[in-house]
Amino acid sequence: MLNRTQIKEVLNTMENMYPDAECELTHSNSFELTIAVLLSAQATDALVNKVTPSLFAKYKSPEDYLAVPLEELEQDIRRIGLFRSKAKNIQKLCRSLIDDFNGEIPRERDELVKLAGVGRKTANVVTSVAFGRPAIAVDTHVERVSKRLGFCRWKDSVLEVEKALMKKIPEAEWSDTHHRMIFFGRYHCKAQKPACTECPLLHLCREGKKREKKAAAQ
DNA sequence: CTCCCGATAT
DNA sequence: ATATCAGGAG
Repeated sequence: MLNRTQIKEVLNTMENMYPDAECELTHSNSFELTIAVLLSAQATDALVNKVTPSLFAKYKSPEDYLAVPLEELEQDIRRIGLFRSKAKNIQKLCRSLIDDFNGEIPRERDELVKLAGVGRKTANVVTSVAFGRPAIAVDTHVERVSKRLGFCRWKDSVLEVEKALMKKIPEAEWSDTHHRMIFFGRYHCKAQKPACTECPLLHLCREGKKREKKAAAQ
């Protein structure tokens, strides 16, 4: 596990690598962001961003999503995958926005997770990106990077990973660090082919060292 | 735990 | 061919 000094170095290095890391899902308000994050489950941001321009042009309000048959919405998001459950969740989400939240995306995480298709991770993205409040959304990249570098234990659940990060990172840096970890995971510490040989954190990375030994043995 | 699921990279 | 992608619901 990383000690305090190593954690500071990791945060500094990631800041140097990705000083302007931010949400890459195209959106222009909290409603669009929530829909985009819901759609992004098990799909790449790049693919979601190909679909949302026409989607957001057609559907501008919760009422718009409820005005079409479910099958039509399914076809409009089909390319993203998991389209049947996502379409159903979007309509359920819009229904409860109108019925329970005055048509607005709620700001509290406890309220956000009541929305269909919105779990803790999506709620954290919305609170952080749309409402500018400190949060660490643990997605596949944040989980992988945290475990490879040693912010947490390998067997930790995503909730345990989030708690470990919140404990070890100053609250004022949660949102920036969270986005930098995503960029680091997405573009450098990739799932299939991580760039360990050119990684500035290799000397303190337990997974990187493991991979080095393995490569040397070949 | 399984299921949902198409697009893309390897 | 297989792994992975800003997960969540049942």
